[in-house]
Amino acid sequence: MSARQVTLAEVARQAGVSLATASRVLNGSTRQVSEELSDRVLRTAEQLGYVPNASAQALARNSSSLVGLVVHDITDPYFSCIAAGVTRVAEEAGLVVVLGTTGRRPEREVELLSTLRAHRARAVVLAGSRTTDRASQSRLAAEIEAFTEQGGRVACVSQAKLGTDTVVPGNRAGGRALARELTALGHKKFAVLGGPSDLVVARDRLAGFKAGLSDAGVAPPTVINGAFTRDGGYEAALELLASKSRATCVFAVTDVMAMGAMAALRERGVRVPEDMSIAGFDDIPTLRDTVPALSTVRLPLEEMGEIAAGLVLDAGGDEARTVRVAGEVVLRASTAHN
Amino acid sequence: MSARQVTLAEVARQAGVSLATASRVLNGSTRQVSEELSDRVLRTAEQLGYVPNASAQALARNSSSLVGLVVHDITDPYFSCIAAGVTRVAEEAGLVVVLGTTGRRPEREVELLSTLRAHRARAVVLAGSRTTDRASQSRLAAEIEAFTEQGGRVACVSQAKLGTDTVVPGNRAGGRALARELTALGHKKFAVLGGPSDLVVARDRLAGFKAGLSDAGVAPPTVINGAFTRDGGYEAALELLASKSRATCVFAVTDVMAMGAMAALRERGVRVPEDMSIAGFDDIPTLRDTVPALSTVRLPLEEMGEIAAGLVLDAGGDEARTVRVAGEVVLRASTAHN
DNA sequence: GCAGCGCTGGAAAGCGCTTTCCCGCCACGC
DNA sequence: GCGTGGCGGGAAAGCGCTTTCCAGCGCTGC
Repeated sequence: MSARQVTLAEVARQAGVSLATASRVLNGSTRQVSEELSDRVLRTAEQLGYVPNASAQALARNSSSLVGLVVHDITDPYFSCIAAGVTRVAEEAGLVVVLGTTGRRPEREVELLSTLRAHRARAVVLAGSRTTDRASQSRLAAEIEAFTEQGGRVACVSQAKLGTDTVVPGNRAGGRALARELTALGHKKFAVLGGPSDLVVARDRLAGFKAGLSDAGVAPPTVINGAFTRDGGYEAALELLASKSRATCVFAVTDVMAMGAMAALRERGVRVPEDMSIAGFDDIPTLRDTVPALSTVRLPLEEMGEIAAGLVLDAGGDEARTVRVAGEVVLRASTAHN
Repeated sequence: MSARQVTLAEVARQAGVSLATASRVLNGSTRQVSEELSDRVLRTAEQLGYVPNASAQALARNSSSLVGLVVHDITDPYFSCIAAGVTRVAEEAGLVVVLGTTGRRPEREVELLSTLRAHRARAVVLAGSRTTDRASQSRLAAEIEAFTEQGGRVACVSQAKLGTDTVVPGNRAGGRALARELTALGHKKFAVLGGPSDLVVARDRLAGFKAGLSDAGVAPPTVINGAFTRDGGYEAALELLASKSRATCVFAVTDVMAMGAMAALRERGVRVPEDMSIAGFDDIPTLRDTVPALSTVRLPLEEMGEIAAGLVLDAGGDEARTVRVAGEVVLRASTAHN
């Protein structure tokens, strides 16, 4: 194995042209090359199975074709949808996506960004949700600064305040709209399964939801915090049941948590929606197949990934751009009149 | 923006040592460096925020820290679970994962492999299932050959015959075991929602299932082919219903297809499992939350990803290794006695 | 008829690292 | 006292590309 690698020099030699000419032919520089030489180079390259060494190109050009994508957990449908959008756009642009997963550890996010900087990634999409923890926020900000100083672009999904391009879903507005629709169904007593209290996304959705309840003159909800995962939702729902709350409707701040909550309710013999209505947020694709179908606030997840990738790939000015995407309330079978 | 990048030379100069020494300190070569110089270099590097240029390193060392991961569709839980396993192992090894999605197009797989070769990726995990199409098979084989010749390693998940390391799930055995268990429930008439007829995974599972039925002396199933997706399962199930088949039990060759099929049954008022039993294959995590819970053949998906990454990362001999992982039949609420 | 220009091709200087090779230094053993 | 060997340090030669700069050549315009 390990036949000598085919280099540009090899191609040039066999085609009987200089290195410069071969390079010009094979990468579409601005300079013209006569058709004869061009043909010869192309043919030899083809024949030798030449593939340019991306590292060498990156080094010589001082820019790579890598785009970073940082998520908490790729098995979470929320992230995998965004990932699908990002990869689609990146691949269309001839770029290569580097996937990093943080496992929800903020310091891992910083590490990944640093690795991406080492690789001189052209851009990064940060899809993980931010916390309000000052220390990790500032480390992240510093790393982002270093990354952009070095010429890379950064976009965040769902969390601004970092001076980067951002795609912000209408978390607050979505929560509020959902609350209105649910109160319109006649519910008077609500519970919210919130994520960790320091997660910005969770806070925003909760805040919006509270505002919506208040709009409708309904008492504030019982709030139970739990992990931002399916199991977190499950635990939180159990806790809710144990608390003897009189809520007739539960809002889980993400669909994934709502799925866990439904499982808990089911196990405890609480019927949805007869005994308890429940709604989530995001509209992940798997929702199509739950029974009863889950009411939620729909976010165009793949599109959000595409937008983020789009932002980060076209140069843009120095201004940090913000694209807002609205959530749309979708009431399904899991919420009923009270 | 764009402050001059910090290079090794810069660090060396400020620390008052040679390039060679700085390099030796900052990358753990075999050579020793006195503690004094070493400290000085480390400190300056830290202070300047030095991050090595990965492209330059890759070029100089002639090997990169990239690991490729090729899947059909990252939003499919089957793939995202495998991806989670692969990324975990790769990140632990200090490597970086490049994610490529094919959208189920074989030629895209070849393109991606070629790109990965250009980046001198150290290894690639091919998770997409193979087809039996000779032409695309041989193009893929050629590309794999080129990749390995160049020093990279390749592992496939779930499909051998390419001369690479492979993780093979017990598709046939799993199908067979499932058939036995289902016949034991008293079913006599079966239908199978198979994937595209040229997909090896689908064929194996089907073949195993047929063998199992035959073991039990039960007539061969009605087979309906459809796309290897949720919607494919949905369509296939509709077709099955339209066909007036007398089957009392359906086996969908993947869970994702089974989910689609259940949706179709639900819409048509066919109760599961009272009117029709249904089983899938894979045991994707979302199954936990379907109602009724889906019977299936469990595959340790994340672990398969980990194993594949493990194979591809430790050198190993020239022998193509094969790791078999067994499927375990899990009967849940979606299958009942007949 | 000749300066000047536009155009194509090649030589060569990097890009930021790693690593080989060499040099000087300090035990150490005879 | 001097050859040996080991060891820490630096100079420099690449790694495979891109790109600048220069040379040559055929034209145009006066």
